[in-house]
Amino acid sequence: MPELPEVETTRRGIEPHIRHQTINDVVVRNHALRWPIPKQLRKYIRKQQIQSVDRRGKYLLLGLETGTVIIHLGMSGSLRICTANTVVEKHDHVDFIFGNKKILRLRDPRRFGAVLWTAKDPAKHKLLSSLGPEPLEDSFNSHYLFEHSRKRSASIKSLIMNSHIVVGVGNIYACESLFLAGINPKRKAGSLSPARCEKLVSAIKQVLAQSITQGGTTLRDFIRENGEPGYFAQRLFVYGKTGEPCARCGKPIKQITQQQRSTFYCPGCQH
DNA sequence: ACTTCGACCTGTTGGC
DNA sequence: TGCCAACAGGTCGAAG
Repeated sequence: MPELPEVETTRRGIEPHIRHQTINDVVVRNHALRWPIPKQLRKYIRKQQIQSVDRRGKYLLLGLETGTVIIHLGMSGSLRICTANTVVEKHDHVDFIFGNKKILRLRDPRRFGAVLWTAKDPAKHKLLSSLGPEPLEDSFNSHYLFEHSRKRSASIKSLIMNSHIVVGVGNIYACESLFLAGINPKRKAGSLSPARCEKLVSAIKQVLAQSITQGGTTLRDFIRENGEPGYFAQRLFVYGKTGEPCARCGKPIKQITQQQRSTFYCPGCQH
């Protein structure tokens, strides 16, 4: 479910509620996420204050006094700010209960998400240490993309969805960025000119930044910390638009499969 | 070093 | 209306 804009929307939503708060208790109802939630999580983090709420790629990082809670929302995860009265539903796996009585509640029906603990610098954690640059930072630029796409036979779509190349670009925003840049998702990454790398980098930054301002994309179950959906779905040009006329050239949007994922693009304006 | 593919899960949808 | 295959916003790790 959540790509970078949804995770960033969640981060911004929860930060004011939990930063500087003390974790009074932790309730884990189901440990079986993608990796087991550490048995000792409660012991590690209870009575500690949240010092920071950061994001690296699609990972949320809760900085405590002695380490960091690493949270990933997988395909179907969401975090909400609740109170003690909020009804616990079927897939509500974890509660972080704070001194101000607020509860940060993780829901994840498919359980592809993760809640992990690290006592060291989180950037050195195995899952984070080999991630590529943040797409909205200057280190992700056309020169970088050009250099890292040389001699790559994989499609440009799979390259920009590769978190070791650049983080945060999932299926929706890969499709939308390639549409804006006029690039066919099947094109071999190594065949992009410097100019087209520049176009693509700009498109990725634009799409992600605009989606963040809309609170992300809600297709089915993404919700913000306050239970509201994101509104970027109204700004999508190709994702989920199979058969509909392209907004630019009128040709029907095509749907294909790449790397076992659906790709949507306009055969008229993407080459 | 790179690419592809299976695996992990539950819930919803679309075609018959 | 009901059944069931196909599919859904991710990504690791094994195999080629």
